[in-house]
This record gives sequence, structure tokens and C-alpha cells, in this order.
Amino acid sequence: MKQTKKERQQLLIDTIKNNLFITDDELSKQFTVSVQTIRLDRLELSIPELRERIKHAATKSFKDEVRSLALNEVIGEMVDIELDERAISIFDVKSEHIFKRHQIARGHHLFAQANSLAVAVINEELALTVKSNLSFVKPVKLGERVVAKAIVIRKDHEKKRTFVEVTSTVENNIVFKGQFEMYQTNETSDGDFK
Amino acid sequence: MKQTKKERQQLLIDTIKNNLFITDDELSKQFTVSVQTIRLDRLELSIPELRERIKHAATKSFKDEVRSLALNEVIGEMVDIELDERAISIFDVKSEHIFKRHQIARGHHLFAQANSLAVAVINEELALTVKSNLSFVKPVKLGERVVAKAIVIRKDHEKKRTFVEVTSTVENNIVFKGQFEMYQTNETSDGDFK
DNA sequence: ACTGATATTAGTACCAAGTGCTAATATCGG
DNA sequence: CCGATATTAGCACTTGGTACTAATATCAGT
Repeated sequence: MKQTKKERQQLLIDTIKNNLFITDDELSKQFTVSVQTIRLDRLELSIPELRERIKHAATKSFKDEVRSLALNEVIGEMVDIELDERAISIFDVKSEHIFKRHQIARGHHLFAQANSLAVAVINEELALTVKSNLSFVKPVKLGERVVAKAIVIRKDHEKKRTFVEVTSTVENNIVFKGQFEMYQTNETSDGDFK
Repeated sequence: MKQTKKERQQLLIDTIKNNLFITDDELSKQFTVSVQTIRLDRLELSIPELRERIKHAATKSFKDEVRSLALNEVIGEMVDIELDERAISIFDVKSEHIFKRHQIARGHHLFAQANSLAVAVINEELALTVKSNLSFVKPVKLGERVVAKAIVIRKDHEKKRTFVEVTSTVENNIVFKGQFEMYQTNETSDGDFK
């Protein structure tokens, strides 16, 4: 049984999408049509040629690399900071942060934003989270912008502890709250550690 | 002043490394030598041609994509799961998970492993973290393998809540502990939600 | 059954970015 | 000045295309 032009073109899109390195020649054999037909199809569907396709994929890969690196430093974008007092960061929920089925942001991204903000607000060489108490008040959805505010509550030089409270909001509605007990070296102050 | 062959070849390596899309023709102009010389250089240095270079970069990008996707699903590798009872995952601390200066794993990765395990162990369509209480007992360092065990403590069908406890260890020493209060839809059981 | 539109195939010239090979010319060290 | 090394030149060939023209097939409607 023969395919219609539409069927073939739909299949062509799928085939290229999950192969990407396939040449017109190979495609023509796969669909048992001439190479010219494949080229007309690509033209109609405005699918670029092989070299352009892979070039595009290659440049995209660089962006991914940058993204994943950035994600490992401070999560979210810092917009304000007063060391040992407070800090604010914003974080836009994109498709890579959500549960696919429900468009709701995965909890660990909210935690990561809050936790890295708590680390950043501490004016020391090394700061680690010791304990924390979290409350995920309201689900955050795709496309929403989360504003996290960290406030230093108390600093205990003796015990090398700092207590930080982080509140995250979306359009002024609280979506997340966390208390963080942080350990830090006291290098800038008394430097008796290590 | 003229360059030696060695100097040129070293520069060639650098140039290609941070350009990747440059053709022999452009290179020949940049180094004011003939295209043939560039080709001999590439041959000696076994640098593949432009098309092969970008093809290679493109395939590498796919791996990245897979990695970052996998990273967005369950963090760590699941080794055992009994729905609504317990689950175990392992997570190897790599260079991308640490504070550069101290080789210590960032807290949010430990949280992410524990939290995603808590989500996974719940036998429902949708599970979200409501509250959690964390304790970062001991710093985890580069190269260490973290084993997280999640145990379902209690399931409250009325209130659609499940309580999960996660303990993470490195070589049998506890490094992290967390209690998670999870919200879930009861679709598999009574389906009165939504 | 015939006509016209649409789809498909074929063929040619051309391009980019190469490889592979041979031969000529520079350039440098001893 | 001689020989080795380095560089340049030229040509045929390859892949995976574009752009264009022309011929043929297929189908739908009257």
C-alpha cells in the first residue's frame, strides 16, 4: 500500500527528528522515493540540510554546557546582597525544572535557590548547611518567577553558626519558607579555625 | 617576524579548540600560509576536518542533554524500590557537585537525591514535598558515593499525606538525614481528587 | 475518456570543504 | 653548496548538498 505525500512528510519529520544525521540519500532509500522528492519535501517543510542541522545541534550544545555550569554556582540570579544581613535572588521556572506531567516545579530547585542564597549571604570563606526546616507552601508552576529573600537572624561566633531564614514568593504570595542553620569558618573575624 | 612550524601548530590547536567552526581556508589566511600547509598541519596533529569536528561536537551535545535530563528525573541511580515501603539510590559526587575551593558537595545535591527518592517511593501519580526537616551530619567530599535509603513511615489517606524518612550514608557513616512530609493524589486508591 | 493540476523523477551545472596524490619551489643547517 | 625539511601548487575525486529545467506519472473532476 502506498503512502500519501502527507503521511510521508510527517514520517520524514519524525525520522529526521530522532536521527538528525541522516542524509537525503538514506532517506530516499528508506521511503523508496527519489532523492529529489526528499529534497522537495525538506523544502516544503523547511527542514535544513544535514550540515546545517548538525551545526545547529552543535551550537545548541554549547548553550547547554553554559546552562548546567551556571546551575552549579548560585542557583537563580542574585539581585541584591548585603553580606551577613540579607540577599535576594530571582529564579525563573523553565521546562527543565518541572514534573513533565503536572507543570509543577520540582522541590529541589526551590531548595537549591534558597540554600545557595543562604550560603552566599554568609560573609565567610566556607559555609555549609547543617540543618534546615522547610515548608513548601504552594506549588510553583512553569513560567513563574520565584523571588527568594534570605535574612540573617543570628550569628554565633563561638559555635561558628549562622541562622538564616529564606522566604520565596511568586507575585508576593509565599510559596516556600526555610530556616537554615549554617556552619562557617570564622576566617575573616578570628581565624582560629584550622 | 616569522613563526616556526611548531609555534604555528600549537597556535593552530588553540585556534581550532576555541573556534571549532573555522575552515582551512580561514585558517590559512589567519596564519598567512597556504591551505595545503594547514592541511599538512592538521594531518600531523591528527585534527579532523571541519565537518567531522562539528559532527563530534553535536553527538557530545546529545550526551549532555541526556545527562541533564536524567539529572532532572531521579537524582542518583535507583538500585532498589518497593513502592510505598522503601527505596535506595546511589549518587557519586563528581567535580560538578562541589564547592571548587573545598571539594565539599553542595547541600542541594544531597537534598535533591533524598527528595527525589522520597517522590519516587510514593506510589501515586503526583507527589509533592510539603515540609521537610534536614540534617547535614557530615560533609561529603569529591569522589565519595552517597547511598540514600528512603523509608515510608506513615501514610494518611484522609489527609493525602505520606511521611518519608531518608538517611544517606557514605561507607556506612551517616552524612545526611531528612524527614519529608509529602502530599499525594490518591488516584490509585480512591480517586476523589480533582 | 480527456484535461489540468499535482506529484515524482531525472538530469545538469554548481558549491563548499574537504582527501589523496604528485611535483615544484623555498628555506635552513652544517 | 648540498641535502633535508618545509611550503606551495595543481589536479582529480568525494559528499552532501542547492538551483534550476524538463520530462513523466498519477489522480480527480467533469
